[in-house]
Amino acid sequence: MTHTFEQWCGDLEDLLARNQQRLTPQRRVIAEVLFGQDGHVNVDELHQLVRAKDGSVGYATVYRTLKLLEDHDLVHTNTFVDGTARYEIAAHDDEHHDHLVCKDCGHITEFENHDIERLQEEVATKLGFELVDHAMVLYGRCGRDPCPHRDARTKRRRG
Amino acid sequence: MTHTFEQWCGDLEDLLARNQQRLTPQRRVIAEVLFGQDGHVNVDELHQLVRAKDGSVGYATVYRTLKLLEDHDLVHTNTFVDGTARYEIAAHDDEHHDHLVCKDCGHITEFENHDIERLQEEVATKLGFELVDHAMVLYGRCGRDPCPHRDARTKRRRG
DNA sequence: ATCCTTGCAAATTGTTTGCAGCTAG
DNA sequence: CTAGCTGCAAACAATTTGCAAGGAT
Repeated sequence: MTHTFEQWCGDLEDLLARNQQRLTPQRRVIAEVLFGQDGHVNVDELHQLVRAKDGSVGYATVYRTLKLLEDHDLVHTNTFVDGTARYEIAAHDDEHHDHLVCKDCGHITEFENHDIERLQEEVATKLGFELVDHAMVLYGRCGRDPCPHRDARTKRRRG
Repeated sequence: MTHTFEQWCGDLEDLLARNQQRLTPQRRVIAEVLFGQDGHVNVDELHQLVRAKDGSVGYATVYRTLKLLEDHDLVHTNTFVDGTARYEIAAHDDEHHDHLVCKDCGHITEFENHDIERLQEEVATKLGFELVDHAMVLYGRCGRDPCPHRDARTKRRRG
């Protein structure tokens, strides 16, 4: 990755300041946990991790902070399989990844594919749209028994 | 499309019979409305349309029937933008389409792209998975003002 | 002082479930 | 009769919101 948490946090602070908003301790902790995570945490998990660092942070604040970060495009929301949203720090540069979810164990693998992205652009253009975003999730099965991802926690391949 | 509603309904009836289940009037009406729709209705809309034909059908029955149809792969669920699920009759043959949602008005355009699908297979294979399903939604803006899709109801290009 | 922010609890929303009555075989 | 099926209302789960108190500028 190209940013350290401190760099990223500074950017966030500036961004907030520009809107008369503040980087409160709570927001900082939430961002920190999110940044440290491999991504794909849901609110419950996030809240628990946050409370481990600061026991006073409320559920609502987690939600509000996530929304705040999302509004500033610093966090990306994904709703994979169950109805519950999962969050990850948005790509810092222009990189973008998509997800493959294991139907057997729910393990999430990330991947990049520029050919697909190019075709998506092409499709949108052909239909008269400017592509502004996309969501793509592949669902697969590894076919091995036991599933090698079982009990594996989401691991993020970075840098 | 390759099936008329009656054909499709016959298949459904057989399918249900095989599981000691019945094609009740309520289920028939729900299926009929769904079949006649251009797709992408949410439960609320569907329920209203159904009640126009049979005022006694309850909300729960709509949900239960949708789940039933989905379990039999006759209906496909999509959760586009808001948290609410939208439903459409599943592809009758091997055709499959994806969606492009207009960020301005929510209008849903369908498209097919076999190149993308091939690449998705490729990605999954390369990662050691058998691709069993995928969800892909493109979000776009047409850039024209007023948005030509505004107030347009979802239109499905069929046969 | 002003206004952003917070934690809590209550409210909302989308969906599921328990149950008594109904219906088809 | 014995299932499956229905409508209703209550239950649930995820998320949002109102509000009084706290904190920064």
